[in-house]
Amino acid sequence: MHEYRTHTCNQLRKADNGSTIKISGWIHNRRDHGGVLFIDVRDHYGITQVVVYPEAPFQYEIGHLPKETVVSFVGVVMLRSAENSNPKMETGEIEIKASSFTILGPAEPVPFPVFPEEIAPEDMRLKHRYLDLRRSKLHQNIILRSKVISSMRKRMIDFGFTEFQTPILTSSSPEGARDYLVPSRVHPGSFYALPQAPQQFKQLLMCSGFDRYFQIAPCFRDEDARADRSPGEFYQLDIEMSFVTQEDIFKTLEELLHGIFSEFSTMQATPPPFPRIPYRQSMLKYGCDKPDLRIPIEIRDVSDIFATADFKAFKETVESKGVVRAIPVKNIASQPRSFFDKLVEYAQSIGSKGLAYLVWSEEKVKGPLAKFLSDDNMKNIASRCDVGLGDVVFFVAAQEHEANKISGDLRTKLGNDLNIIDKSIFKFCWIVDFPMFELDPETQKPVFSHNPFSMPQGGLEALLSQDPLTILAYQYDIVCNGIELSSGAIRNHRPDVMYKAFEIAGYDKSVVDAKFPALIQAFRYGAPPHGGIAPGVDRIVMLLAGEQNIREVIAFPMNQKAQDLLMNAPSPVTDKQLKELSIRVTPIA
RNA sequence: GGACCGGUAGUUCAGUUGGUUAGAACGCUGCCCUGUCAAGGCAGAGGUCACGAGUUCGAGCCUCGUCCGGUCCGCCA
Repeated sequence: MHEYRTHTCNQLRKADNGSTIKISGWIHNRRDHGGVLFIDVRDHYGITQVVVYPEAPFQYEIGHLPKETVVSFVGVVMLRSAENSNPKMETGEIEIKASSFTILGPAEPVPFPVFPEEIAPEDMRLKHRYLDLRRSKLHQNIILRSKVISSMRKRMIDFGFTEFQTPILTSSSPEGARDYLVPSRVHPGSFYALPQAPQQFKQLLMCSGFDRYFQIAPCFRDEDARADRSPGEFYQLDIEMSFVTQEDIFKTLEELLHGIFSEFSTMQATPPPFPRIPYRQSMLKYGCDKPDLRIPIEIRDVSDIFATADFKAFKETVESKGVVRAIPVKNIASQPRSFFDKLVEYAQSIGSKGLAYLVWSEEKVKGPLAKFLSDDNMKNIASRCDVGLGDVVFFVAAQEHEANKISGDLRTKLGNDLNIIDKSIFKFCWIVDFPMFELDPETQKPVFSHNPFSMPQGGLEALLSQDPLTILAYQYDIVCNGIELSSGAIRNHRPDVMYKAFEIAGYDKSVVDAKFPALIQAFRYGAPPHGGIAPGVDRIVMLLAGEQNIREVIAFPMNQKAQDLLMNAPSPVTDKQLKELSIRVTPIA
């Protein structure tokens, strides 16, 4: 017989009745009936019930081992009677009558229970992550992650992509997030940087003619964490394709994402093609560039109506180049007064001066705004917002940027509070037509609004002839249920267009040459038109696992302060190490 | 860097207007129990109420400060 096991804990079935077997695993749970003693033994695969009768000389010992001790049992597979079967367990129709046991890995009492699964403090979970990872939910999340990545890889290869590895020790890029720096021993005073993304490498690979690149790529950014943003490091399914238009990339990603989400979830995912929403339209209708399309509310602009209406506060806002936005909500006219009061309070807490609203009730249109508006105004609003009896429209007046944010936050809050979000679907969309440039609020000069490497729509001609602020980029985001999975772009692969774009953003040729020497040189020797995208693996798994926090799908995540509580990183190093690196640590006053 | 919420037993939490000895469940220890599967029953151990100062006759509760944690804003080309 094998030293440790003949079967896993999720292998034995009715057909094995009578076999003498050996299983090993953790003591998951124990039920001591005085006479008969039940032990649930757990391994990676599942749970099997072991029964120990009073005749067994080791009954007392096994009944008093701490839970989570690793043991191995030899015994005979017995059928359970119908009333003693457990339909909730895959092995629930059998049990093992133990004839001997061995302690393989003694255990001390655990600091928090592996079973039943309770929510332990997160710092303790992270400190004892090996225990936390035994919990079924987390264990399954990590398995799901592995399967999702494996499926991504298979699908990409089936699509004709080639997988690459790009350097982890690379150079600091002056744009974007803060870099993690690694000192060089051989070159005192010089530093490597960990890649924020393999952006330039994948573009260089296109210049090398590889045509279709992908990588399950680790990315490093020294920025603060969020619930959906792990600090320090994360993984992207990094993709780049040559001789493609934006639509070609969309088509590939739609097939990939719809395939993955359909494979790993029973929830319905948007079938291709995903809706394409221009950036400006998204900012208006949803107040943000990562809309949760499950919320059945669309914001409308009503600035023109209030420009002529007799409500001073809104009229003045419009006259000072602000906007008035309407948030129509169906069937909430009967909500109690407190509902509206709380919403007004919330609006003020996120920076709105107030929150006016109109209620289409039985007799007439009511609400704080009603007395200032003519019947015509009301009619126009109702038709613009597509509301009628029983509906309510909220109004936000502010400068455009602020109005977008406030109305978008209100839309999300209304969606959550009114419980009108369909939690059983994945709603995908593309946000397209991001502006190439925007005005720097301080200098009032154009700066790159998102990605300086994106190709401007209209190419060089647009850069030469259009107002920079009207130029759109072949730049896009893929969004699912209000979570941004990735940005992407058709890249600017023409040196002349690149220099011109940077010139508009206030950088001369030498700056481009100095900042991006490899790329700009590569583009000089024949670069194919190319573009790509890089959906976040962690976020995709988070959505598929139904988790609210990205740490629940990462085996060894850092905490919000970018500390690894398990390995105790970051931590000071020895003077010898510092000396080798020509580094002296000095507090900065 | 900023805002908000939180910190009470190993764990999850309750703790009334500031008032006697700070409670429950799970876990742990002991005992009872031969069919449970979140087993059940009885008993027991287990507390610097995050820390410090203040108000008060009296503070888990009120005030201020500090620390720790989470969420959000900034940040994330």
